[in-house]
Amino acid sequence: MPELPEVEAYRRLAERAALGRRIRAVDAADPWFLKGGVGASHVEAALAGCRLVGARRRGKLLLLDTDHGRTLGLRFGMTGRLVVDGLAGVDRLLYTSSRDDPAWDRFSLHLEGGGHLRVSDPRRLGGVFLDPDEEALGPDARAATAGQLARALGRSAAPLKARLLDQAHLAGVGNLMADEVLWRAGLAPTRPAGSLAPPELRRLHRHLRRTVDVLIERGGSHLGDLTPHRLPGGTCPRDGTPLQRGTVGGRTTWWCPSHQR
DNA sequence: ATTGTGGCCTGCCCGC
DNA sequence: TGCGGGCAGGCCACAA
Repeated sequence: MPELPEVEAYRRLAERAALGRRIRAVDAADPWFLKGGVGASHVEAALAGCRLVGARRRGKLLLLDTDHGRTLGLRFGMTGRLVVDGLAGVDRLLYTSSRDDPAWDRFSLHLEGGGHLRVSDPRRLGGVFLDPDEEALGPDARAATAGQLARALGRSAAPLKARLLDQAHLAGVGNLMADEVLWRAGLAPTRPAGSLAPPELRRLHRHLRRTVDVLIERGGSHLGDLTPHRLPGGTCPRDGTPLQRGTVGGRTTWWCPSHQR
């Protein structure tokens, strides 16, 4: 599903294929997809005629800047894809169809030259924002320093995994990546977030950075070393211990009870 | 503020 | 072969 690695792939696609082009028209085909109380006509008026001049990302939020100063924010939920001129940002998403049904197009920009930038989202869990509040998100998980990670965890009594998933404190980590990072770092997802000793915090920071980079390179949040084993009967690929399954932070969680402490 | 829960969305998969 | 129930999780509203 679209976590940080997928959205980074979308960002690179937008940068490569859409930057510098002018928006001829806007098709907000699904009004429900527009968030923040803006209507289709407002979005069209704000974007039509603008040139795309920047493709940024904060966490799972893709930010497309225009030369008129307005910024388009795209969120992909768990099944959203970015497609530019028929080219998809990623080949495959877990938990969703690999088909590209036109009925799933929720929002699109008609670009000069005849192509389109569009969001295809079967489950409609994503959304479109105009000038989104970027500061409502915590620091990006790829760029966060050790100090920022420590501040994101704070003295919280919430489970470590819940805090990593909280986009207001740290932006970009989703369910699969949280399990992967904690598995690599050898930390139990149920640990109180504020209970990490300094060496554990450094370890978590190191593995967070490394995991994000690896998954971006592999091209998806589901391409971790733990992911293939997150199923009934799965065992830890490091030590062979049967994996534990539970709900942590409201999400299905798999971890190794032996080496994750 | 913090923490937890339920609901939204809908394609897909499994068991009958 | 078709059908219905459960499942997936990012995000938000809401409660305590």
